[in-house]
Amino acid sequence: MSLNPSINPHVSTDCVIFGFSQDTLRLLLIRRSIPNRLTDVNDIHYALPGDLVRDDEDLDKAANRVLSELTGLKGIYLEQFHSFGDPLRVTKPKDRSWLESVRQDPDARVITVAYMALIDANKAVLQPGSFSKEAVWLPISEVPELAFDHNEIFENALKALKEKVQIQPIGFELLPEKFTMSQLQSLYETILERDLDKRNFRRKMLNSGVLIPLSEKQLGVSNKPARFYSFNRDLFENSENR
Amino acid sequence: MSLNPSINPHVSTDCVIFGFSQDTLRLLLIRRSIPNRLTDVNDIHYALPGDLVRDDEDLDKAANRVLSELTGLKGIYLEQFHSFGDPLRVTKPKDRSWLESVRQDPDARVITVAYMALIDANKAVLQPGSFSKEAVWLPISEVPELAFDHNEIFENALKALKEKVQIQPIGFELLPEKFTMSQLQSLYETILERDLDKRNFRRKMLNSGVLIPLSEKQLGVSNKPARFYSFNRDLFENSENR
DNA sequence: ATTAATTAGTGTCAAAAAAACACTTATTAA
DNA sequence: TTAATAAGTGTTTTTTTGACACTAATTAAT
Repeated sequence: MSLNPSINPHVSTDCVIFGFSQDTLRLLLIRRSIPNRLTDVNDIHYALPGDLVRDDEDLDKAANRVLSELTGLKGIYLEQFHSFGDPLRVTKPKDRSWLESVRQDPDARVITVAYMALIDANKAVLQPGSFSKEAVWLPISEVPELAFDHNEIFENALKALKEKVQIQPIGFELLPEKFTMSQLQSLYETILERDLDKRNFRRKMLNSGVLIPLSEKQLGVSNKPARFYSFNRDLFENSENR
Repeated sequence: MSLNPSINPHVSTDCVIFGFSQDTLRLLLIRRSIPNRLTDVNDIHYALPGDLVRDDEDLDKAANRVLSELTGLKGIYLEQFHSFGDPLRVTKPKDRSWLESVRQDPDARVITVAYMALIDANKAVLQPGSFSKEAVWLPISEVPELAFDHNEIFENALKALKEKVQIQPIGFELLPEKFTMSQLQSLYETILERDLDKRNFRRKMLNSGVLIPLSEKQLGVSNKPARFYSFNRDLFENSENR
């Protein structure tokens, strides 16, 4: 069946990788340009980063591999959120050329285990990637038609993120080590798609104890410089399993 | 690889089926007795109900099939909660004889998509099942060592149930059509593993609007008869996607 | 040097939600 | 008639949430 015995042609993992930059929530996508025999013009395909799971790999490990190969980052927030297994999910004619260029067994039915990753978009150094393949950050409002069922997967991830952010302090994963309260609020407003009251937001965050106020402040801004905060990771990791 | 082309030997689904009877949260397990060549006594194995996914089946459909084949019930609460793919999850020696009796390709690495189901334990008519195989309800406090990584899957499901029940009104799925407030409270107390205040519980449930008070009351109890309620399913299904 | 522009930072009151708490009522069994 | 049992009911306190407007610190422009 598979030419490479160390790969399971039936199970893949796809990563919905969120980033936040220029006050915009963004999605990391793979762009491929694929020759189209009919039009003689390259087709542009977008897809979620993903790969087949190797035989010796845990699912989490496969997702981490996809992630670190693409971003050069390790140990970042990554969480499985749903598996997708519609028998027809990889059979759209549009995806045919992509599959042929990417899979040894393009006819295999493959179910995918989807992960959501949150990273500091500025920290990720996108790997040059192989021929005619590159990674791009797109604002979530401008996500184009994606390969396979990846639009559905993305929508699900966004929904999961919205719910999650209201329960657990995971917003920090999208920000740099040091951030201002306004950056944090702006991030939450973007994710939740609604305005939040500044004073109430600050109070809630401060009371939750997950913020460590730093003495450092913004420099070179033409207004009152904001205080930086960092995230109390220890506290969170302990209280997680309460 | 597979002798049966309509089965995907790499993907299975397992169902963590919860029921509630005699004031106890229970788990529906498959019990098999398997001849042991060494001891000449049958070994008893317990496992979560599950099966390989068929090639023409959606994951949800596969889980529903497992569920309805076992309980005779359709349209019951079923939700995917996690997939498990440790490469070694099906390689424990103890599971060998089970696998051999159950799988055409016992050596295949298989990842499993786990579902949580909530059913009225009294409504399920457990199917007689095939030779040396039967389904049993066990209190969750008495769940024995299970096949493969099924203990881990069960623990995860229990945790997910606990979280879910605090957010969405799903407790009803475990009760008969008509139930008393005390039954409902007792169910919640069992799941959450803590006592709840009777008055506060009633108020919250009533205010949430998901309960329809019936005029019918308990008969033949030697104390003040309790009112029956039913669950306002319509309301819930609409507010679900808000 | 003064002023304008900009964003940071701060406290109080009202409303809603959650938590604590004990007695009366309806039924059957003795 | 009494005892036993589980059902049913309100009020007060505490905590959490939501609404709301001004002062402070900095740079840029004049």
